[in-house]
Parts: sequence; structure tokens; C-alpha cells
Amino acid sequence: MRYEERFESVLKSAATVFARRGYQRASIRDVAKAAGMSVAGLYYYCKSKEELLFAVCYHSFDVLLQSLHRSLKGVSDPKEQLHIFIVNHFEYFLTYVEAMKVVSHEAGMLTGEFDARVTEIKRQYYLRCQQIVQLLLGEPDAESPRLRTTTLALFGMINWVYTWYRPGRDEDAKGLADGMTELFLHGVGPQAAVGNGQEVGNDGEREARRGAG
Amino acid sequence: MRYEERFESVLKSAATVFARRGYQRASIRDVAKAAGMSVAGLYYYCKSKEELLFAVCYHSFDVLLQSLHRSLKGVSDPKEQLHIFIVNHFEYFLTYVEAMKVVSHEAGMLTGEFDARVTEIKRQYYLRCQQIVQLLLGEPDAESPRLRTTTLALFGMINWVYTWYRPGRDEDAKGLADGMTELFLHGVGPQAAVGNGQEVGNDGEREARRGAG
DNA sequence: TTACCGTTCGATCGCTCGCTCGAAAACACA
DNA sequence: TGTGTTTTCGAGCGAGCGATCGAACGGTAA
Repeated sequence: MRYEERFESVLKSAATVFARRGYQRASIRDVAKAAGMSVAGLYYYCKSKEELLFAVCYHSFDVLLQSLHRSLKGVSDPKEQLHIFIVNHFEYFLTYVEAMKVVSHEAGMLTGEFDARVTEIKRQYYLRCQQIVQLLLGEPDAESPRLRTTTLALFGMINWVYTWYRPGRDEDAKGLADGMTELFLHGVGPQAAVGNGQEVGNDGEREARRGAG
Repeated sequence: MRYEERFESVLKSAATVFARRGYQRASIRDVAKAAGMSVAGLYYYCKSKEELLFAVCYHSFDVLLQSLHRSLKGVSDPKEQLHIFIVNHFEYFLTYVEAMKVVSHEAGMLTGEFDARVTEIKRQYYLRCQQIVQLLLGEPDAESPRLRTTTLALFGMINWVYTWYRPGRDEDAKGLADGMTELFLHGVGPQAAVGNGQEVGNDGEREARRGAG
């Protein structure tokens, strides 16, 4: 009981430190300090640094997937499914920013069994999303390249958010999800069809620093 | 002359090693070995490991931006501009996969002046893209949240590619760019409007491992 | 040949890393 | 109180890190 609580707090500290410094650069000493214990004490709760990264990643996908299944239960309209998928993603994202940043950015550092298990649960998440996109496209072939590309484009849109999102400046999960859903369903909109050649001033250069590359 | 050639080959080796192992995990000894020289010899061409990362990132954006400006010259149709932007991005991406992976994944590790300079050139790239999206949206306000979100969604789509692209399996730059342009302009298509509740089998689970998180 | 200079390297520095150990502290229950 | 278990830690291991230094190499011009 006490152990479980302490372990979760260790995971949270690890997520924070890994998110801030990057998995490689973050030292086990940083994590220990953040968790308020000694290095040796930290190792009472994990076998290795990599296991910490694994735990953060796996736990994140686990919660994300369970929440998704719960929210999608009984919903049959593909457009609604899409919206729910995106909302669910962003809500988890905004609640556990650090963990999601680690998942998005550092999961690839895992090796062996850790890698295999995270890859597997990631794949479940991907496939659930692909099912939705398949319905949207009216695509009969699950192996279709277009289905793959489109699904991965959607993942790009929503996963990239961790590189630029700023609480306060940007909308909340719901608003962001609405915008992205609309964009994915209908594109930038009918205005796109005009083809006028007017130039636009380059004001508004403030605060575009992140997320561009 | 000889120096320049050697330096570029060092950059290329650095990009490869950083892409494969990650910047932090990659040691200066790995880079030296890949470049075919000793550690001390490598330091004749750079002042620090971080300077190597900076050089890779900055050089990439430099080439990308110059190529973009060249391609956009004289084009006034926003839709055509968008297509050119995406094609340019993917063509560079597929030609210099390693460098682009480093740029996308590791540029955030830079600090101080290195960070400032890469952030600045990244911002130029972002703003050029934002201009195009602004035309497409018919958006008068350059500070509009919608403009920001939409532009960054586009960046997400095209930047995420490095996590899943596989030569051979996936389309070439042109094909990929056509698909993404179409998706960004018009969404998943009119089929999306039906709202039918039909279920879809979960075949096609092979090879979805990457890019999902 | 000699002198020069851009280039390369072996050896090594000081430091931090992930991780471990045996002992002690904190706790639970008698 | 004493006893056994769970949790914590100071000290330190070997390895690898980024970076440096003075010496030596190799081509060129006199």
C-alpha cells in the first residue's frame, strides 16, 4: 500500500525529470533528488534506469487505451469516434504533459523486452485509431497505403503537439480537439479554393519559436 | 578546400551517428570512428560535441529554406504554394533522412547561442509556412489562434514522418506530398459524411509498429 | 636538404555515469 | 520492551564520458 504510493510518486518524478532533461541526459541522481530519496533508495523501487522509462511509457499507454475503450463504447458514428479519439488523446496529454512528452520523445530508446512490450501496446492504440480512419475513408482494404499514410498523418498532428503546446496561450483539450477534428475531416476549408495571389504581411512573428522543425 | 570537404564528411558522419544512437547516447568516440579519424583529430574540426549538433541542424534548415525560396519564387496560388512547400520538405527529408531525424528529434538539446540561432532559422521556416496557411484560410489576423493551430498541425503531419517512414514500403516524396496536400486541403473526403455504424475487421495488424505514439 | 604549417594522433585528465553493498533506520506487532 | 521485516542511505565501484595536450606526420616551397 505504502509501497504502491511511493512507487507511483517515483514514476511521476521520473516522468518529470525525463521530460525536462531528456532520458539520456537525465541522470539517476536527478530522478532520485526529484523523488526526495537517495540513489540507493531509488533502486529499491526499480531494477534499472531503463525500467523506469519503460514503466512511464507503458503506464501512459495503458491508461490512454483503457480510457479510450471506455469512451468509445457504444458509439458507432465514425466522425463521432474520431472526435472522441482526439479529445481523449488531448485530455490525457494535457493532464500528464510530462509523461506524454516522454512517451512521444523517448520511447524509442527502449531495447529488448521493454521495447517489445511498449511497441505492442502502442500498436494496439494505433490499430484502434486506424479502424476509425478506415471507416471515415470508406476503405475496404486494411493494408491500403492511403489508410496507413492518413492514419499516421493524424498521429503526427496530435503527437506533435507536445513540441509546441503552451497552457494559457493555446486552447484547452476540447478546443484543440474540435479544431483538429474539423481539419482532419474537411481540411482548411472552402476558402482554400479561391487561388488569389494576394501577399500577406509577415507580422505576427512573435512566439512562433517552437514546433516548426 | 580539402578542409571543407573533410568538414562536410564529419557533419555527415555526425548526423548518421546522432540519428542512429540519439545525440546524448552517441559518444564523440562514435562520431570519430564513423568519420574515420581519432577523437583528437575530430576536435580539429569542431570546438565541442554540441557545436557538431548545431552545425547539422543549422545546415539542414539553411538548405531547406534556400530550396524553398527558390521553388516558391513566382508562384501565387496558395494551394500550389502549399504543395510546393510539402514536396520541398519531403524531398529534402528523403534525401537526408539522418540529418532530418536529428533536426526533428535532437535540436531541442541545444543551449545558449546555438539554441538561439537554430530557433531563429526554424522560425523563418515556420513563418514562411504560416504565410501560406494564412492565405489558404483567408485569415486576416496573423495572430489568430486558429492560424497557429492549423499551421502547427501541418508541421506535425510532415515532421512526424521521420518516426514511421520506410523506403520501399512507403511512397516517394512526390506521392507522399500529394496525399498530405490533399488531406490538408480537403480532409479525409466526402465519404466521411455518411455516419454509418458498420464495424470493420481488425486485419492488417502487420507492420503498424512505429509512429503511433 | 631544411623549414614551415595545416592536419592527425596516443595518452591522459577530471568528472559523471549507472549501479551495488552492508549497515542502519523506521515500522509493525508481540 | 524485543524481534523481524520493510525501507533508506553513505560510500564507493568500474566504466565511459567530453575534452586537451604536445608530439609527430605529410605535403610544399625555397
